[in-house]
Amino acid sequence: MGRPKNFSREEVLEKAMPVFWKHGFADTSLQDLERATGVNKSGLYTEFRDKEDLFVACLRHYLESQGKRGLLTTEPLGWKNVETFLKNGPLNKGEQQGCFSVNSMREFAILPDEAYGVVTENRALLQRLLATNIEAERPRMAPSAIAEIVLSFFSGLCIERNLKSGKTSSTRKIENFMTALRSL
Amino acid sequence: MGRPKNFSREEVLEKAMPVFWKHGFADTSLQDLERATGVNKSGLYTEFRDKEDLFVACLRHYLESQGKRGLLTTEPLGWKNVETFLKNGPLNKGEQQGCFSVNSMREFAILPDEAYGVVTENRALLQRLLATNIEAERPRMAPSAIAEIVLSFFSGLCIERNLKSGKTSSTRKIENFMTALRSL
DNA sequence: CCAATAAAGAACCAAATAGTTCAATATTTC
DNA sequence: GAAATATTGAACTATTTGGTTCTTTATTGG
Repeated sequence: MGRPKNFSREEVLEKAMPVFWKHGFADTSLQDLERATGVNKSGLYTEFRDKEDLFVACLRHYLESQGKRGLLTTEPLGWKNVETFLKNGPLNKGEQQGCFSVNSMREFAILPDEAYGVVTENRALLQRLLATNIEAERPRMAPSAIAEIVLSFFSGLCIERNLKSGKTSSTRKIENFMTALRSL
Repeated sequence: MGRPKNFSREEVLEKAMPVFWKHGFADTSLQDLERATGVNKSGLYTEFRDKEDLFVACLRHYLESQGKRGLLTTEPLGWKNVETFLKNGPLNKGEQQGCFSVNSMREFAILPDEAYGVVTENRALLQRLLATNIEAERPRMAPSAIAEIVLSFFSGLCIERNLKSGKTSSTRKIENFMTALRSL
């Protein structure tokens, strides 16, 4: 039956993702990707059409894995979920910082249209999830309006991860923000 | 006395800035900069050390021109200034979108250390200005804490400018956010 | 062993990259 | 016109880029 593959698409994505995550699209070379994945250039080209294709695949993979964390679907729905989302949403493990998706927004000008679609779809989903959680708390202001604010604040937190600032200060800031929300 | 220069450092910065603003550092080539400024490569190299040097100079120039707008120093200080800052801070004229400074945060990994310093210094200044305006309104929560929140929200607004979304929805969002702030 | 499949690696390509140097040319003041 | 300065354009490195193709070498099932 022929020689079996010794790398899976998943493995490649898992290893390529952090590179794009940290360096973005323009500043990531094929050599970087070879090094990171341990897969030869020819191997990458048999699995993916080109660099753009691989990038979008990584982005999709990232968003799926984020969705699986279920930060906004844990029962009971409410402010607590929103707070957890803000605190633990933007990862900070080692090299990659902030949110891969938010980071990518800066590069839309040079990214394939597909990337734009993937990101906006996910943002729409996030906003629905946020609104559902907020609705459970019966605030006076419209839940979707509050959800919009939360998403912008979240986006801000994500890019601020590129700054070297303590986690404690970020946590305190989020808690203050939540105080404001709960009064709505 | 010799031939006088027919381009000033200022003019070059004014024309090079939008290019970096839109495309970032990695995706801007010297050719792009030649085209945009109308100044020959050799000319650019007599005025600036290298691409990094020119980038940082553009960033400085941007922040100075932003400061001159005085959005946060108009009397009387207060919520109104904060609202104006959020609404009119991130520019949207033509190609360049959002805030050049916030955009740059995504690229710190490949930018000279100087860029990091310039950005963080300016953020510290912004936060002081915000806090002063907030203090004038005598809120219950600490003004500096509120200022932190505003700055994060602002950063979020900036990168969201990379999305094609109506200005009206952004205005409404800001107004809702201000409602929340005023209750603090 | 044989057929089938996969991977590795090398050898390419054309284009673009940042960066440097230098001679030619232009424009000013005196 | 002469001296001083500015600007341009060309020539030139050396490296990297994304992308392609082909041969060689593994590794499997039957």
